[in-house]
Amino acid sequence: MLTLESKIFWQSTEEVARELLGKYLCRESQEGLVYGKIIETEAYLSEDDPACHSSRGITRRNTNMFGPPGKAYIYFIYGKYFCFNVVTGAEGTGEAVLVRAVEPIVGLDIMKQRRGSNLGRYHLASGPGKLCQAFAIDKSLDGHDLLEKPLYLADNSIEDDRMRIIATPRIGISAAQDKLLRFIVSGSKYLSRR
DNA sequence: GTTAAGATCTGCT
DNA sequence: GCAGATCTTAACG
Repeated sequence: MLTLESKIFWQSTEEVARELLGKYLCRESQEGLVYGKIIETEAYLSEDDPACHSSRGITRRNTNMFGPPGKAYIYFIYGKYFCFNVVTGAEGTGEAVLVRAVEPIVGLDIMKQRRGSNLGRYHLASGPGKLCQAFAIDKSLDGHDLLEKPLYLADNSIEDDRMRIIATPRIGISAAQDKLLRFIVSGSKYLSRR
């Protein structure tokens, strides 16, 4: 496992969203190490994208979205859940990639405990709220540098998997539903939806 | 101060 | 497949 190189973040947001597929999300804590493979992402843009939190300017919630790329943007939603984003674009731009689903690889017992019920592996991190529970991601990590412990992105240079990536409309939004900005590893059993 | 909506999930039908 | 939970956030007055 190698920590990602920071240059990965200096591409367009759509490219980063594609690039993150197949990479690893790692979380260290007192309970132990947990990680999994990212298999579903969504891009949120600053131009012509009313579904993006930054579309109406900078607010208390989205401040970190306007910060430098490679940091976390984490927010609370629906009274219960957190969503985890990777900030993209130069400082002041206001773009990000939402990580929607992860294939659990290591630490499944810890994830089950955090999720609070006896769930099978396909349901541990198959959605933005679920993966934040499984990885113990909350507001305290908002703005965290994603090349540093305890929450970081990594690559596995040994692995050679050919994945087919397809683009679909984003999930759960009411604006800009026509844009194909959701990227998934086709055929994965760990997606939030097909 | 008040209100409406939300990048969701779970449980029930 | 669908309704309800749940409460922060942001917009408005």
